[in-house]
Amino acid sequence: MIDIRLLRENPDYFKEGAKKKGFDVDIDAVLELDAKRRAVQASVDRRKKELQDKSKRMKGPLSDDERRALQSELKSFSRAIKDDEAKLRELEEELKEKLLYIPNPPMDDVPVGSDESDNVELRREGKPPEFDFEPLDHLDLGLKHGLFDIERGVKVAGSRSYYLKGYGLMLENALMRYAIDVLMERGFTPFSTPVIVKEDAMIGSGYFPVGREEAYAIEKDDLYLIGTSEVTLVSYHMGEILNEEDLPLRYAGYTTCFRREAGSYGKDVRGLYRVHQFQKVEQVIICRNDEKEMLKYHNELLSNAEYIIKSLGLHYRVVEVCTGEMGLGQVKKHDIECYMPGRGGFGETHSCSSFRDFQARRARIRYKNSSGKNVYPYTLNNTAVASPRLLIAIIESYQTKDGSIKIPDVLVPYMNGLKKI
RNA sequence: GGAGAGAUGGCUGAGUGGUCGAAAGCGGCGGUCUUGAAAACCGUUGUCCCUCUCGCGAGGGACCGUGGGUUCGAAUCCCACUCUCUCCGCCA
Repeated sequence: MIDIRLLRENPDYFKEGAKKKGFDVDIDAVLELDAKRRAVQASVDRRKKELQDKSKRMKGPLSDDERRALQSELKSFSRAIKDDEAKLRELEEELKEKLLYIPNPPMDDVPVGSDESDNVELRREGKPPEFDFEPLDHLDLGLKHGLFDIERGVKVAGSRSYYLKGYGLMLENALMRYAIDVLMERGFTPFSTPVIVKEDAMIGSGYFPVGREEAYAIEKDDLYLIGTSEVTLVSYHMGEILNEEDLPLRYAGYTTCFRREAGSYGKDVRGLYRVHQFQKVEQVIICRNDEKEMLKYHNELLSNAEYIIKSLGLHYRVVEVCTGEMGLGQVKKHDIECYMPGRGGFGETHSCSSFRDFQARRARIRYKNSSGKNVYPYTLNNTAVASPRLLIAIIESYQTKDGSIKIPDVLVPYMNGLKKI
């Protein structure tokens, strides 16, 4: 949610922001609605005061006739105010709904662009694996070692579904547990969270109403499956007033994630790259309302992820995401893409986003600052590890000539000492 | 799933038609006292919106789970919903 006051002061900033991000919204219509709402509110407030003052006379000494006359006068006055109050509520609802669609303008230094091709590669780290044999892709490797079963996944659950089994499951578990340990060491509190949530949590974290199509809905109960634990970690403090001295809050969520992948038919259909259900450890930071701090933590989230990938020995690149590829609320975003030999290129495994106060406003999370004012904190998040996507990069990169898969050193302890599959 | 109880400010908890944004206690903040701290005492302490003002601020409205209703007037009466708790049943 954007700040309506800022919108009033500087509509062009928001118009330009929406344009850069490629969202089509009618800012002027919102401003008009806002002006109307304020006018009606002023009038209602004034007449309510008048009604209250006149109502007080009912208590005083009056003759029966006077009382009856006053009562009927007030009755019609009260009715009229109620009508306008209903109108005011309608306007408020309408305005609130419209505001949910207005994008948070990106930071000024974000590269302007319309799609992936306009993203800017910042750096590459590590080295691509070299093979003196014909490497297999993760599908063949998985089949060979019985790490997963896609065919039966599809039989049971439909397209983009899979079973992980045997060492496939072990490896996923190892990866998750490793990421949690790294983050705990870095001051994050690990969470297992609900994966089925109310609409409020989806709106609060900015995934609804734009993006509604991406979520699985349990209509019977008005509940939704989360696509990331960012939803539940941000909503954790929904409606609360935090203590400034507790900030920044560092949370790590380990959950299953669900995505409908609507609108990506025919895209990445081979293997485990794009699936409806996956495991993820997500990092979330809630910090003070300060852009410098936000950027500092943005880099912290990025470097946590990079540390994990680097220690896994993977080749990757960091990409600054252009305006056209950003979501509604993000003001800055970096993707990390890991090298996947089977794709012959990089595939997105991590996404690091800063929101300023966009999510906090929606989720009504505040804290009292040093001058005693309630302000909205800033929120940020980044993937720590996501499986099976990261599994693809690992098993494809770590395959050896004899057909086995080496376990990355840092995961060996989590595999009970197993060094290769 | 069945039966019952309840939802009030940061927390506990009073309040059953106007003088209630709401007692009291706790907590928080400021002060007195003290070498310092504790204790004690005094004071202070909700959120949102609107209008005016460059600003400090001033004025007004709303908010007692949510939504509706009755009434000149609702925390208080009525209806619906949601949630929480207790007991029973079922269950990983």
